[in-house]
Amino acid sequence: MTFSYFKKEVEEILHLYFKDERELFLEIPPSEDFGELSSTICFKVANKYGKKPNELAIEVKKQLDQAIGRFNFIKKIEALNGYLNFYMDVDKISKLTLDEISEKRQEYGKSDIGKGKKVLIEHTNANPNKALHIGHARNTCLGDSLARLLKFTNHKVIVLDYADDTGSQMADLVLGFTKLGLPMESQVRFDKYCGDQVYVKVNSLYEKDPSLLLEKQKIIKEIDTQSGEIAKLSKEIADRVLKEQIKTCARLGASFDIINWESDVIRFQLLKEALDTLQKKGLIYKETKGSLKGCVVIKSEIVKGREMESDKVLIRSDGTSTYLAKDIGYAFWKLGLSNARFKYRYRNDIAEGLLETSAEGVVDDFAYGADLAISVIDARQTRLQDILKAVIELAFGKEVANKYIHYRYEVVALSDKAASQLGYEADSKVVHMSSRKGVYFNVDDVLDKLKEVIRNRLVKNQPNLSDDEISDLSEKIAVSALRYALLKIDRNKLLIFDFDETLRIEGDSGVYILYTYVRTKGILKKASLNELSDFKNYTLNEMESRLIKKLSMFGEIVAKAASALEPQLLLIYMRDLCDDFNTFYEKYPVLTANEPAKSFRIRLVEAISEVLRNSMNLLGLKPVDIM
RNA sequence: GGGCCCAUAGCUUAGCAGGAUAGAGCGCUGGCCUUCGGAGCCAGCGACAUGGGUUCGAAUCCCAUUGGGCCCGCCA
Repeated sequence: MTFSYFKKEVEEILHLYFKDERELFLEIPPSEDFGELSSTICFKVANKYGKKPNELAIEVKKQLDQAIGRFNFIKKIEALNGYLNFYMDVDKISKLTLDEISEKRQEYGKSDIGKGKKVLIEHTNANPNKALHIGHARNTCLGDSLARLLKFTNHKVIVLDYADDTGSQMADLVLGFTKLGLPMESQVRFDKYCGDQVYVKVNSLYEKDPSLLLEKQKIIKEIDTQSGEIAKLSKEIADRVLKEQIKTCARLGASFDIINWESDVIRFQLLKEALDTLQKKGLIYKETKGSLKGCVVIKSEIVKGREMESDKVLIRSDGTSTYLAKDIGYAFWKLGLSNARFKYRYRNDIAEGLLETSAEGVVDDFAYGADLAISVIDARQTRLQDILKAVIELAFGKEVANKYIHYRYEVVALSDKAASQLGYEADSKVVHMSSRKGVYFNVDDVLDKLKEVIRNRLVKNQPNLSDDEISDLSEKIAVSALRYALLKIDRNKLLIFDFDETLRIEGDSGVYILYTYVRTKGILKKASLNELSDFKNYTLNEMESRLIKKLSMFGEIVAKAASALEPQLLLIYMRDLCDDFNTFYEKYPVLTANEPAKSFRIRLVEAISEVLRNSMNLLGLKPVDIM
């Protein structure tokens, strides 16, 4: 946080000259040669002052130089080609920074930007008919990292999983277990069994025997009415699969507070409430003619940019509701716009303190009515999400609609090489995963494979460790590698998965981050932290200054990543910090240095270690002490 | 046909509310183990899709073109 002291001073001193300018155009310069902060204000306002930018800069510098003595952390001001460059007194900042870090430790970097804000974060949301694949994992890692960041910045965060226990994919499984007589029990995990074997098998049979599709329709109806043995079986399957999915999330380090079952959106009248509201506002109506006769629809022309599309069906002619309709009811609940409430009960059998919606539960309002509702959903659903948001805006205004965030990300696809590893011969460079066709990588399988590679390395490097220790370490390293790989790529970009390419254990990777952290731990283990000498008069070298500056900015980076909802910003910061530390490590000895350098460097390494650990925790990477 | 997203070295990418020399990793070439852990470091090669526009200044903003992905169902 100490960087902000410097920044405040720079703003203050600049205002001495530019009394009436609100924007100071401060930025972090591309090189240390230009100081720690620079302002381009002279370019912007030169005209107003009737001068050329550089003339103005020189004049400003001259005047501000007279005031510089009153400021603690500004060492020097420079006017260069129109820029005003401000140099931080790193020597003064360094002790403050190190003290703050060693005092706050795992609290270092926290801020209050979220104080009093209730935020719902919904992620994963996989259909409960299969094991999670790496596409879901991107969703889970983004959502979980957001949750960690927002908690750290003092938001009141509630994490949700929205599970569709009614969709047609459930009918496929029920069909497989009843009509086709497939066994419910298997040697492999239930989610994997359902997805890899039952679901794929049933879908392949539809082509050969179309009469099965009629059976499927019957099952869908029965599930939809939520009564009878078929519906009960469907729910049982969904429950068992979801339980396994949540285990996979836990393995990735992600946990939930609430499971909201999609069928309960209807059961607890969330849908009805929303439809009533939309009815009253005249936003929906029942179609009386044409191809949508008998459906309750929303006019496409009310949604900007969607004028050319057909109207959207909310209630089908047979009275059942579409996904969009339920999502509207659900969104109204999230934002506190509904009179209906879910009832909840505990599911401690899945995770301690986890709640699920249930007819046997009780009303609990702790998640109802959020200040911000973030739904992590892939980009293919942008259209529906836009309609949903437009509906909220039409019904309640822009301000309310802005509380609803479709946190979009592009899907994970497979490289042709990865696809061929699954026995799928690709005719293009990119192959989209398909649960139906069995073209996907399960998260647990990928982690296991990665873990094996890491284990082999560990056995070689750490011959003295027990099997349990090796196993524990390789698990942590594997999870960190996967999370890093999934968070590293900009969420607007298609992530092309390739085992060798994506899950590197060398270079720019999660493993590199852990390795760097281990290096800091290695030094600290050998250092005697109690016998440090005074380094008040120590003058930092270039690498040390850089590191101190980086450390002093951590809080700002965290706050920025949280408010921009971009965990990737923190990831890049963390990697940069590792790069700088490794350069420092190769160049300067710590334990064998002379005093006071030695004492200073030990404290510096300790601080780097703390900040790296905090960064890793915020991104769900798992720090280890040896590897 | 309409809409959304993407385009930076051979490959994977960072930088994008305009700002100084476009930063990494993989690969390739050549170095660094008597030195705190070589899953590391150092050096070299190598990039802003194309064409316009706005601006003192454009990888960044705007328009067009090209190429790639996605979406447009009484599926979710």
